[in-house]
Amino acid sequence: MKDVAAQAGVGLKTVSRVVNGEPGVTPETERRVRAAIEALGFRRNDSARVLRKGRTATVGLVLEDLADPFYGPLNRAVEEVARAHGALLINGSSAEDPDRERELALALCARRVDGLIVIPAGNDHRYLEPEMRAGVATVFVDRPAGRIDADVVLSDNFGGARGGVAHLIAGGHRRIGFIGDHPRIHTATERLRGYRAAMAEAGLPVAGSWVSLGSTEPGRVAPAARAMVTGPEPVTAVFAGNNRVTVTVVRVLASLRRPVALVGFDDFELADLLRPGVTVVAQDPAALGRVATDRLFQRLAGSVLTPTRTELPTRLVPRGSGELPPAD
Amino acid sequence: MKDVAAQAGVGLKTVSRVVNGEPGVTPETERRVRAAIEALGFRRNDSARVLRKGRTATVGLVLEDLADPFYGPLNRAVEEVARAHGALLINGSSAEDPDRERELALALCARRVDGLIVIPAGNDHRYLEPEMRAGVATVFVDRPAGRIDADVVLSDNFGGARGGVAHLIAGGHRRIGFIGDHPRIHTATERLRGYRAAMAEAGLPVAGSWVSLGSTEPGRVAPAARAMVTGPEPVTAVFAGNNRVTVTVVRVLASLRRPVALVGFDDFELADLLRPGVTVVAQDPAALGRVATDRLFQRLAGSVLTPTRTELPTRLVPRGSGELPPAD
DNA sequence: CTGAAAGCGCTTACAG
DNA sequence: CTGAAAGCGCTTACAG
Repeated sequence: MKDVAAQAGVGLKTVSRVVNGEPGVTPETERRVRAAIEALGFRRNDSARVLRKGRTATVGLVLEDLADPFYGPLNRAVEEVARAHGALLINGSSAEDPDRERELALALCARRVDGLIVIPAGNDHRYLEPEMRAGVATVFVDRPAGRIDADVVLSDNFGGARGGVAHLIAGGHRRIGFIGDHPRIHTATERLRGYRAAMAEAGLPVAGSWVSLGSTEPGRVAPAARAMVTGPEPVTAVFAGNNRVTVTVVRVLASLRRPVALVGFDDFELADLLRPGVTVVAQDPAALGRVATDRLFQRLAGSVLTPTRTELPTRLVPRGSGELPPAD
Repeated sequence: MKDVAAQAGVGLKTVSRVVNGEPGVTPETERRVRAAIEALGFRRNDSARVLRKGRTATVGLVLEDLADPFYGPLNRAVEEVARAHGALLINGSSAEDPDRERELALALCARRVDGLIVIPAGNDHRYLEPEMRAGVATVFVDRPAGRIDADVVLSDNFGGARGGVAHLIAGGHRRIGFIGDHPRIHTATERLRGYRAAMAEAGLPVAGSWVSLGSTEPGRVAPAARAMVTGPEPVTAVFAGNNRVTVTVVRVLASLRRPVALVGFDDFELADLLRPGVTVVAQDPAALGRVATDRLFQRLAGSVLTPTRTELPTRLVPRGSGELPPAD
């Protein structure tokens, strides 16, 4: 910028004015400055600008896995809202590791993102308190923050699961299994609670062998599903706690002679093309991202004061697998 | 930092030493500095650091759509390589719009990313020449750069398509259709070229009605597919130019009475669960991202000088749909 | 309409 | 082992 000023024979401030489109520059002066910019290939350094201005026009997003299709629409929605506010997006994967989540979130804060959106991997977010006090707007999505009071945007995990299981019960099922994620994950326990509520409301018992929580790796889910449908008290229907579980369960059920009903939490591409189509409790991941980022910018604008909790509805999408009658 | 120095009764440089773990500080001095950091809630401002050091430890990634499952693994692979080099990732979607690609890429350069990975939407990247001259390491992925000489990492689109079509021909098909993306997209024309090469090598004619290029919207692809399988010279097999086309074609073929064979470019989740399983020419999107980012850091390390073109192999995955015999 | 000075929060190069 | 000064490339607040 100094070079441009010298070449154009003007002061630094005048170059700054031209670059930022501020008023108060003669057309002739502006022309000279622009010519110098062109000749020298000048490109404004936003890092310096940021240092002086305070705000970075950047939003940080910590999610579980950039490669997970479930988070794609959420990621894109955050980007779009940020873009509408002139902000760029820095994101990264926690890989479901609380330490990595922390490391990444703090690295983003050190870059002075204006706001931070976190899909928590850990259960203790007190490490973010100093950052939040220092003015980093922070919103948690998909799972609530641990041990701090903060904005959070969730799906109705409890209600969605309860509705999905009630749908199976209404179809005549009395022995229904639940296969879900690790119990340390909030969504997993909420959905399990929904399952238990629906069973209890129908006066149905839940055998211990009908509930299986743990890793969503096919290597764990497949045997669990097989045991449930072939054990001494075989279930006639399975409720799958999330999309990865659902996919594995579909594979297991496809290999059975006897039809077993299935409802899965989370929608996924091609669910309607399978035979039977897979009935799901659908969330709206794009809406999660959109609502969370809107909240973030409201906070940055100073219009939100106390932390709020927003719960987005889910939607039951019947496609066939959840409407299969009990095999017995 | 000034406040910390004052509180600890030391100089600025000593605080800097402690914060950066540099040697040459008495344990006692370090203790005092750390106590002051704790008390004041000091957090180093990386923007200032960046301004002084020159490098930002940031990689920019411009892709088509953060929500597209095809780019998820690529995105994650770029992140992992960047992370291994201590760099963060800023990314964004071009939405297949050349102007938006340009705007985003230049915004990333203004933030002084050390390197830029671009999945091109446009065909003219001369706008990046000043940036590249100024030292921004740039690598193009999936499609080559337009009108500039730059590193590029591609899949073997031509060879993959040729192999997929040859597979159909080997299965006895003689009338094969091709449904692909817009002809302005490099991958689309390369794959079409592969299709034509395979047909020519087998001495097979290609009727004009067997080739359809354009938007990958279901609203365009579905009628095109229907016309191809029901026209006066109906095809007995379809080669789908990418994953989005494949999915729509699967839907169309599922509604037919007569079986039509299908091979699709790009693998996708659950392709093996459909009936029949969908035979695909698989790329390795994670490898594209990994190789490109490795190249980027080689360039930053100064060990790459001339632009290189890397082509990654594809893999034919037979699952049933590509092995259906001709219906007639 | 224009510009000189100070400062954003760090690091570099140097001196003690 | 420690620190004062200069500077990274901008913008702010002010004066002319």
